[in-house]
Amino acid sequence: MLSRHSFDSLSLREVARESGITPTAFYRHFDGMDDLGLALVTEAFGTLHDMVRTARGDDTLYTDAIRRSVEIVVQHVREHRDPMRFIARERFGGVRRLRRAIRMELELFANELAVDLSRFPELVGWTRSDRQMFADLLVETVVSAVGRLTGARPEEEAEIARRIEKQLRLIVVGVPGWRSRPEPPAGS
Amino acid sequence: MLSRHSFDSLSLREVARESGITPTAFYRHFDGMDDLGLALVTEAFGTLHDMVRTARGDDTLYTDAIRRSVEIVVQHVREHRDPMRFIARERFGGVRRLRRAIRMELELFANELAVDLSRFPELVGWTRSDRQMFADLLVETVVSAVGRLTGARPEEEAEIARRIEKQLRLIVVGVPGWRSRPEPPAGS
DNA sequence: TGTACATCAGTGAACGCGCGTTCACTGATGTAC
DNA sequence: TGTACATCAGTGAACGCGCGTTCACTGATGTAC
Repeated sequence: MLSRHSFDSLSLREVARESGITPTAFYRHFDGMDDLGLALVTEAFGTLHDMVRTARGDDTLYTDAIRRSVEIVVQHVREHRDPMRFIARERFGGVRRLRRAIRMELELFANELAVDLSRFPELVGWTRSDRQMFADLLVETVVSAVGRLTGARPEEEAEIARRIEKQLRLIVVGVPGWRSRPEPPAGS
Repeated sequence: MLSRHSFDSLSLREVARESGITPTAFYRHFDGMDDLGLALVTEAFGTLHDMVRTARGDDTLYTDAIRRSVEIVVQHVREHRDPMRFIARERFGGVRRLRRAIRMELELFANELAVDLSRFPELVGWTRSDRQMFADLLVETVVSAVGRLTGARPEEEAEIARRIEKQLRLIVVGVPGWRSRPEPPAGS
């Protein structure tokens, strides 16, 4: 249902109807639509965390990190199109609580990634804030691509994947050349 | 109205009420909500094109391009918060025609930017497809930041601006090191 | 092994309400001669 | 300068419909003794 409409415009009765139960029975499972929305966020990020756990156990990740990461993400979108679209769509969507919940989860994600990145020798001299900024840029770029992927026809998929791989590679090429400027003193 | 809800969930009667006219009078101006949505896209991108035209006439842009560009974007979001939020929100939103219209406009934008970028000496050897990919990454990064800006409280604004400036600078640092790989032959 | 009771997912009817769209109509403004 | 007519933005009533939520109720499954 969420492939055609935003969560905001979905009615409780529509959801119940699609699930094959009466509107009254809906209340046995959720307090209302708000509650359902938050459950969907939790579920969607659940599958994402699974993905990361799988990726961590993947030895080929270290020899060709970018290509392999993009492959994993594309594969994940293919297998979990609906939850991924939900995240991309509601991230800036119309329901405040969902936006906030998704933003929080994405921040957690970027934080984890920032920690993972510390192991790369090119990043040892970086400030924590710069590593955070870097992780953030990677997450942001991937989430945008996921948004485009979930809306794309199958034959466009490969092209999007190729482009995002290039973009990530371009970002990473800049890493050795990066010199942090000192943060401006607080209050200035 | 669009600050609290997605366009998809807005009713024609709500819009009429807010405009101080009867639902019937709404039809004097638009065929229906679809039509209004497309008009909003056109209007929102109209102000964006104004912004770019202004920026092109700005001499300081060439001495400190990134800092100045971010300043212009942040200022623009401050002065046109509603149209910018509309774009960020509906880009992956629930109404297909709006999504498509916004995607088209953003592609036009990236194309223009790719042309502008050709003048930078660091980019002369690049293939057209790589320049496109690069322009795309910049647009994508800025649009994501605009989405966050429109949802942020005023005191978070400076922090977001600082981060996006760093991110753009990191991307640009990679430019001299970029070596395009040959495109795989068609059909492979 | 039986029995009594609690829990749980579900039903169906009912409520008042806001919805998109249609209809015939109004009154002000613009235009042709 | 008048007059006739067209255009235009608007009104208000009406239609059938789907909405969220409430209520009292059902029947199957689980649990304590």
